[in-house]
Amino acid sequence: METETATRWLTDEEQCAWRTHVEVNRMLTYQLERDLQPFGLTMNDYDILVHLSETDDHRMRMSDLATATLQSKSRLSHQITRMENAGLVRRENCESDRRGLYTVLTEDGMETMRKVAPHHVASVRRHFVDLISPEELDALHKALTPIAEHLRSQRGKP
Amino acid sequence: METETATRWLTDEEQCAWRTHVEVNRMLTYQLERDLQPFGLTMNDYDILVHLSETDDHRMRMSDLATATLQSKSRLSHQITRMENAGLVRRENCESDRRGLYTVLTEDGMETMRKVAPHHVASVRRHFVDLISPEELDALHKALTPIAEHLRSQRGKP
DNA sequence: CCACTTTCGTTCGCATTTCAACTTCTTAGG
DNA sequence: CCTAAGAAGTTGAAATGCGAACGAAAGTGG
Repeated sequence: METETATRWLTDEEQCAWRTHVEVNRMLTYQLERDLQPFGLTMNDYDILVHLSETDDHRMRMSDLATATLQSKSRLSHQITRMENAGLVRRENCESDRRGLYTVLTEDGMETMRKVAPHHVASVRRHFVDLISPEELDALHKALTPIAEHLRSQRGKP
Repeated sequence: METETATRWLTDEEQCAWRTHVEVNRMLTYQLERDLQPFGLTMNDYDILVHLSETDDHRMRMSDLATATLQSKSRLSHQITRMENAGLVRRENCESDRRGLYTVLTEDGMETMRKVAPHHVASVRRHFVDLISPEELDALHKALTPIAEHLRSQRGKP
């Protein structure tokens, strides 16, 4: 009885596309991180600031923030401690659920966002958005959407 | 005198595409890493094995490997030490440049590759390649190519 | 009201990554 | 030849990251 199925290796085109994708991701991460360094922020810091600044009251529950930023609770906890020490955010108790905590953006954190955001956007443009046509960007988006959906549905499965 | 140029924020389409791209990268990395775990390998391990197995003599200079895998020398050095302890690779002196070292794939390492590669390819297919049409994949590739070129040219600049 | 299970967030132990020396060897200039 | 500059790798300590175990607080079913 045949249990082994012949491996469907990637075709040249597939392999090439795949490798480019991986390569772009790594180099892009590297560059964006690099461009944020002068401001003393990492992408992780920045991402958290963005999420917080986009809520009405500039606060988010730890769990939600962990989910939104795709990191473990443990990692987020450490991360928030660091950002708290840096004065960017502070923790605040949640009245309705006394197990819970809010991460709240401080005025300093908001100020940092206002200062850094333009540079980050410029960085994203310089290394990504402005390098391709709107049509290509759209094609990229369309291609990635089903993948994003699939991956979201996979999160935290066996 | 005006030194500030008004920030060109991302349009909705740009922002959406950008965020999807970032999100896909993070989730994809997570999934691939996850799928490799049962074999006791990380993506980093695997990537190194791939590079080595693709050279004729299954060996590469540390520096070249560091460049190829986009990591610092220090990181690679630690990484290779771990892989050496796991029996996947070994270090070998370089005769032409006595500062230099080769990382050489062991038979064990090669065997591991043969065993793991099919699963990894399946993983790449399941979470990426097979989720979109060849046309979309091609569009993706075409869109990413200029970005990859730009980023390569930026590596290690001021 | 009382167990039982689940959720929230932190902490601990351990692995990985970074950063800044440091050693050894090569190369270039005089 | 000799010295200074640079390149190849390593090292150790500090920062960061992850999974498991944990305590506290909610929710749930009898």
